[in-house]
Amino acid sequence: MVLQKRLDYGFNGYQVPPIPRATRSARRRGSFKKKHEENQICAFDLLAIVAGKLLLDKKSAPSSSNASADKDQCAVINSAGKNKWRGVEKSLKVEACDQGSSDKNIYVSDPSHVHRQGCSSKESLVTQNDLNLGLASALTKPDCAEWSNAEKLESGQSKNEIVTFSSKVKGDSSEYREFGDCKLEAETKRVVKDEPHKSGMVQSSTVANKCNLEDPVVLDAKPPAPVSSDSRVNVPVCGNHISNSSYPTNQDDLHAVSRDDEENSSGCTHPITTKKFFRPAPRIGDRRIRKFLASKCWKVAPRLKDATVSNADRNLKPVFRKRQNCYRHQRSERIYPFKKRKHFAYSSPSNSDGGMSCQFVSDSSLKGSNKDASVSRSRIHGATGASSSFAGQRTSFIPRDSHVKLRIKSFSVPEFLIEIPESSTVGSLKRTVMEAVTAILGSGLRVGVLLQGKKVREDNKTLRQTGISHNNQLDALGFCLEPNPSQTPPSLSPGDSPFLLQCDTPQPIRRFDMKYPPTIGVVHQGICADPEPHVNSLGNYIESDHDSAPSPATSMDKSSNSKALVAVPAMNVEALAVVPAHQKSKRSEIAQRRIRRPFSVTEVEALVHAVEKLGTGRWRDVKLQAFDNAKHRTYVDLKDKWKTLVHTARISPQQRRGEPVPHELLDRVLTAHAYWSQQQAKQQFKHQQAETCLLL
DNA sequence: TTTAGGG
DNA sequence: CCCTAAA
Repeated sequence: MVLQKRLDYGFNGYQVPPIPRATRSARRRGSFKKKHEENQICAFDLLAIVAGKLLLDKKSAPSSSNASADKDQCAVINSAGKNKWRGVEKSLKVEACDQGSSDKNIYVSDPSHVHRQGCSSKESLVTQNDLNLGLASALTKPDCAEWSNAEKLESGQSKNEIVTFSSKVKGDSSEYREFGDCKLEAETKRVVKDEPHKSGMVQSSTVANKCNLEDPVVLDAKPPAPVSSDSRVNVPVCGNHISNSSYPTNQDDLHAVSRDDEENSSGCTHPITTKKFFRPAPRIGDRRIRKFLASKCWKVAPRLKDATVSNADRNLKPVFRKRQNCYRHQRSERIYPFKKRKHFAYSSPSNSDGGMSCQFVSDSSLKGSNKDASVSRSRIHGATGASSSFAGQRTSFIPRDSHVKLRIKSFSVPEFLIEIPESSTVGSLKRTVMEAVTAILGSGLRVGVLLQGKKVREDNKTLRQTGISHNNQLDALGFCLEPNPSQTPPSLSPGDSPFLLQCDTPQPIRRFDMKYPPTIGVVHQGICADPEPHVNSLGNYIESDHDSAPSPATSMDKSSNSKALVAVPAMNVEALAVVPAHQKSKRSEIAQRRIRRPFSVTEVEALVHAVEKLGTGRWRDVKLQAFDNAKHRTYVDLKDKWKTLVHTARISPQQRRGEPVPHELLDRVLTAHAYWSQQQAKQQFKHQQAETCLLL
């Protein structure tokens, strides 16, 4: 009842990191939502349950979400009472802090912490659409351990879940990291509704800290230990906005507490030094950043965008699935449409002024480690006017409006420093770095232009005047990113060289510093803006942009010279190899789903033709023959497409979607499919016969 | 790496 | 399109 009501009110502001798989599933089949509604409760619900009976009152809920919310607006969703957890009474609160425009996070905290959250009001606030409710763990690690150990024996029903939980904790499934602080496994809504107030209900679902993997969130209402009393915990992994890199994180504090817990808990201790621990840990932060980047609105109120756009994501069920490798490295053929680099990819300044800012306000990025490759050189490639290749080696004649085509393969972010306590988790480190990088990219950077190693300071000179349009400068042109003091992000200290990002919290309670003195670890490395070495992404991107479906006439009949179909043939990728900017280790965990590219009729025709000729079991050949130029079509894609084609051909035209495929083609699909299926059967039959013959 | 098939 | 077992 209560839960239902809460759901009605929405909580569409909470930031449940979408599970990638679920995201895809949701996109793919509309049934997901239904399923979600029927069977799943959202992560926040779970937290709410953990926190006890939430008092949600429609009257006190804001009528609508308004961006003009009070800056200090803060909502505390109070739990009505104590929550029994493993026999220990724990007062929990789910707290939503709406700071108006910046950070909106929800914390599950001990009641004694509520007042230290900087909240001025305690009105219930539940339907802020853009309220970010970061998931904080409701249970302490010991809780998990205890529960896991004890319940395993007691409750046969939850045994499976516990086992699941345990395996997940011990395993290295990326989902755990994805969720950062909080592992949630939702139970069905029905169960929740049945016994909404029963404290034990939580135990049928799974809420767990990710043990040691990320920031442990401590929620401990036990007799406050000397250290835990001030361990106000707010690790809003998901809620904070990257644009605000000064987000307070109390990692050191957190960890100090959790270390205490660790020593007592046996169940889910994870040696921090475990290798697994350092595995790439994709996080919601990254995802958000990616989304952020994709939006191309780095500074344009991303929060609102998130709030509106990603609603669907928020509705995803926070259930972990078996999905171990979702961030495994991708095939090279994949393209990454939402990559940062894309934003840099096509800098094609005309010969007008100010194509690029060349104000070198600070050299500091260069005086540091030279090898940080803060200068990523690019080459002028392409030449003058209509000529698309390097033909313009001559400099004598330059058409009037000749354009300089630039391909900047990568940028390196200037050196910056990060100060972070030793006790911080790797996850927090990543987050910090990510925030720093994002902040830098967002506002603190300028682009510098180097010509033959010299900085081009004259912004007003045309490229031609500078000599950039001449092709004898192929190797000479370089770009670099450098700090832009005029727009230094708040969290960056421009005084230091060149960036110093401190991880201290504005309102730190540093009581643990004595116990766990935060050794300052200075991360000092050239960090690439784009952690993923998509050496080929640009090429693919270009090609894909111009990639037209191979027409059957050419791709099939003239397949010998099918390269001619490539629309942008002159891109000499090799010549463009510029900066070996990416350290190998930087192989990123960021994986992006490929963009959807519906097959055109032309492509379908090519596919059908090829399959007619080659059969259904030789997708590689099909690919080579008919789609060799379409880098974005893998043989798996073709196989899949054939699968769907067969399906499409079998269903009624009314049920088909997308660009209609001519009946004629579909008939051919069916025919070919039948034929090759038969062939396959024959083959198998022959094989079997041969075998039996051999046996006899 | 490819194929085959489930999701 | 994704994921992956199996070849």
